[in-house]
Amino acid sequence: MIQRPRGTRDFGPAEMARRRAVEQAMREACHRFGFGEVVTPTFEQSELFTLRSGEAIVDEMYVFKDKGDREMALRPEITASVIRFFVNEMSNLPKPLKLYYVGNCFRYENPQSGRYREFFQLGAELIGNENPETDAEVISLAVESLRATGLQDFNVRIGHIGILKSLVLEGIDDQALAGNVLRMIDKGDFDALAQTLETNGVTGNLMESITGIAGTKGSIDVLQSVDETKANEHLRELFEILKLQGIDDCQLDLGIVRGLDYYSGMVFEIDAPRLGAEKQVLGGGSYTLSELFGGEPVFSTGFAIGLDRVMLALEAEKELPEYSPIDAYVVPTEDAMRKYAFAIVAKIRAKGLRADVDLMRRSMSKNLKYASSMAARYAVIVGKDEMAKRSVTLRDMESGEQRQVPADFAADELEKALNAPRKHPLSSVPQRGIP
RNA sequence: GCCGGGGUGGGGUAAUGGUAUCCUUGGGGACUGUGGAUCCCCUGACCCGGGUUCGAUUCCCGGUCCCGGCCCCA
Repeated sequence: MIQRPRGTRDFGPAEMARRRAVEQAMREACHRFGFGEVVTPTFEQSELFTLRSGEAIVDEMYVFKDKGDREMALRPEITASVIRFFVNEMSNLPKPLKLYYVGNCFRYENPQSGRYREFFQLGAELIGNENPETDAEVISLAVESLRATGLQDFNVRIGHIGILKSLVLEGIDDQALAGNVLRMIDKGDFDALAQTLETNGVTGNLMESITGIAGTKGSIDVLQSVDETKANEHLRELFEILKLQGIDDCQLDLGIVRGLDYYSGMVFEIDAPRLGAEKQVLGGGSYTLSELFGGEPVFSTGFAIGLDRVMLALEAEKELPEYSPIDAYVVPTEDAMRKYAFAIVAKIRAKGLRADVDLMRRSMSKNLKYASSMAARYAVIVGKDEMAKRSVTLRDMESGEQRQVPADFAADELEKALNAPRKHPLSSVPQRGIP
């Protein structure tokens, strides 16, 4: 037996139906915001990712040399590819440029809850500006994408890298030391940070300022406790725009330190408290990556959603609906009726309904049992008596009610009967049986 | 990379130093148009490798995979 690679998963029909419905809900949110889909390669030159994130990430990537001796890597994320695409071929398009993507990513990590070696992300990048409106648009899309899936329990935290960054760069002349300090803040290692500042003779109350800012959390009002800066004004405007769009429960968190290396302005994270250790479902912020890849400096803001974690969070929140791959199952009562069953199923399928027919040459009772186990909404019974009148029997598998209808109108009748209103994107999602 | 807990048919389980229980699913039959029931039959498992032993699914070691946590999280 060949084992599935560590940290990867197989998805059966029931689970895929759920995943696709969630993905579709997010895609539609992107479309409502005017974002267009892009698809980039699953593998890229390793350099694309090391340029963005540093050489150290090679240890956490699937890297390999291709037959032309080129250093390649399975993508560990998709933002870098999108920006490469932008720099290479889309830099002259009118701004702002609104792009989104969905795809699988790979990281060589130790799997645990909500963490896999192959995982799925949906993300968006808004390229063109760094003003609060841009950030608001992206955060708004992030929140709406999650809401569209039906997820309810999640927290939005928004911060700004610029505040800590400028504080450190102003307080420390030595560039290398400043870089180290930023990395230590990134790691949250304040003990080591205090020690480093002391041994390097950094004067004043820089340490206090840093811990003060990193600990600034709560409503936007707590900004008053921080010295007035351009970043403060930016955040105030951002929160105001979000509020006007009905997004008023965001928390300010200046301690967010997402990859200080390349995020330059606003940063934000969303987590689902019902998940375990890996509860962050989304992360994003504004950055200026394009220069790194040889393009003009252009501001962008983006985010990536962990699709797998959203699925886990949804499962933790509510029961998922039953899965049914078919609307109607056509049952011949005897062998002589089998050929007519095919004619009937073809008509139903032509209507756009999901229909199936007995291929196993089973008895009628076994077929009804099968239809039941598939959670088919209707059985279409094709029998001798019915055919004599050019009709079939529609059996509601839930109620057991039956009625005869002309064979030529069976598909129309089914369509009418099945045309129930859909309340929620997930309520139409079938799931059952097959894992 | 580190720590803890686990691997018995497709799924869920029981017992055991002498190769295995039960449930479920799947296939078939009785059943000759509502049996979606009931009854019967069948397929199908001890994660891999080494060690101890007359004999290992069971005990020991290593590996691997799963679950959870740490680190990390672009």
